[in-house]
Amino acid sequence: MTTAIKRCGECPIRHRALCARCEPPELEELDTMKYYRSYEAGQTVVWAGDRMDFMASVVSGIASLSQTMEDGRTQIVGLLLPSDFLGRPGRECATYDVTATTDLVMCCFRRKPFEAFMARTPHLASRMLEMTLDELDAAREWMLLLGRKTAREKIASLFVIIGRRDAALKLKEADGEIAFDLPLTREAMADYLGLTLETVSRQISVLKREGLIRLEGKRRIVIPDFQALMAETGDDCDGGLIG
Amino acid sequence: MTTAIKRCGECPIRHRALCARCEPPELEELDTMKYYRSYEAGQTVVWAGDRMDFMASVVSGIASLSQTMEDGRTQIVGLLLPSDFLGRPGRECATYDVTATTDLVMCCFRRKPFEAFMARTPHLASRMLEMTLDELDAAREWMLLLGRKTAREKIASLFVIIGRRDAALKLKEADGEIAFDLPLTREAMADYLGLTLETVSRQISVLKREGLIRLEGKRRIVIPDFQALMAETGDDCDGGLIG
DNA sequence: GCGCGCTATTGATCTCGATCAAGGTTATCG
DNA sequence: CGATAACCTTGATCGAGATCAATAGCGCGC
Repeated sequence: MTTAIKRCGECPIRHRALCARCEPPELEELDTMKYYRSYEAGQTVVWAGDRMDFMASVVSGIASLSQTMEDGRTQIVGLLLPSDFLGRPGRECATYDVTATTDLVMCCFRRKPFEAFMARTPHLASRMLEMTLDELDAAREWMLLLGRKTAREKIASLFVIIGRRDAALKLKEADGEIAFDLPLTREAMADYLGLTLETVSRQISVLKREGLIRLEGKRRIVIPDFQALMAETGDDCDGGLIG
Repeated sequence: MTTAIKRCGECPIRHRALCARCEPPELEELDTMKYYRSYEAGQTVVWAGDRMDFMASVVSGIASLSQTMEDGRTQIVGLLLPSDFLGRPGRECATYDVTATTDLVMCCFRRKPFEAFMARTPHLASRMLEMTLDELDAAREWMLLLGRKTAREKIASLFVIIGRRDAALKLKEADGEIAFDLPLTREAMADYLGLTLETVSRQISVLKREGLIRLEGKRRIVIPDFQALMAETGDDCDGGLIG
């Protein structure tokens, strides 16, 4: 049992999610197809349509999945945070542009062996299903944001989601002061929220002026009253904090 | 082999997708947990948060998944067409409001036995993963539409997607004339596209005036030149028609 | 220190889609 | 057939966010 944890400790945090339920002999097999890749902030991991001979799990940093129209309009359709998975079984080509938003380390698995391994490891297959369903829920939550929320609500929602994830990792109470470094430029935020970077900047200024957030430098966000910010997202928030 | 097809023929079209790869003895087991439910257009199948003791596959008709904010703003986050699946393994409560958009028949499976069956039927589990990944791709395509497309592009995209699916089912060539009955009211289209119903109506009128579509009655859409309409979606469309 | 490139802020103006409002069409049912 | 209700269309106006433009801060190499 400690064996399992120790092995997977090479891929910190929740990459463990991928293999925590596997037995040691299976883990050894996973190790044979595993290697690491690093990217600098701004580098492209793959372009949509490129052949992708690996699947990967994010170890540290953030990657974004995006789609761009011919005239340059782009929409970020997903962020990959540590422990998130990239690549789809049975598909050889990337569906989206994948870009390192911050410096990024990924734990990669060669496609063929990984797929074969998955086919005979039910734990892993069901874990993949679970992760995919979570991503689907996240995408649908984002559809509500993109289709129906105001610019102000979009910014508040983004900060609440990042702040919540951050607080969860640090096991902090959610009603104290929460602070985090924004891992996105104004432009990336705009592309994620379906806004322009000017609107993002303006709405951040508004929230700051109203005391709902503070800025420390350009990138660090402090949320003095998490509940108050949540009230600006337009979401029902009677439920639990981690949803 | 004919046995399999015959059995699953009870659930027409691609519900077969769910069990086509299963062996006859397994299919018999599936049958023991199977029953049908019908809903009239407009009826609610479940509300978000309700306990849901079944999973289901759409046999005929269309269901919509939607989220509504306190002030009434609504976003449809997915349509379930025949063969699509409703319900998530391991989750007892509905995440979204599910509404019958047209008259609807679903093939339901009691949750517990179905989950147990899935756990020991790798075919089914991997089929579920595949379907979920497809839904995720569809959701992400929709995120681009919601975040970055104009009203005109949104309408054109909707018609192209419905027309394409329809043409695929009928095995028709995609460059002839395509016609289909719109299964959605203007309001439902608006909620799906992140618009108001007035804007939907106006943009349909514009496309009609320009000869890109024709209306037969209020609900039947005829696309005389599919390629021309596709050019209005803003999408890259050099690739294959079915993507 | 200075210039350069990148990122962010702020202002002025415009535009697309929302909103408010008034009819029109179609189906159903007595 | 006429009444009612649901759905759709069209017009007038408004406003949130886009667009265009100028300026400001910041890090980095020389």
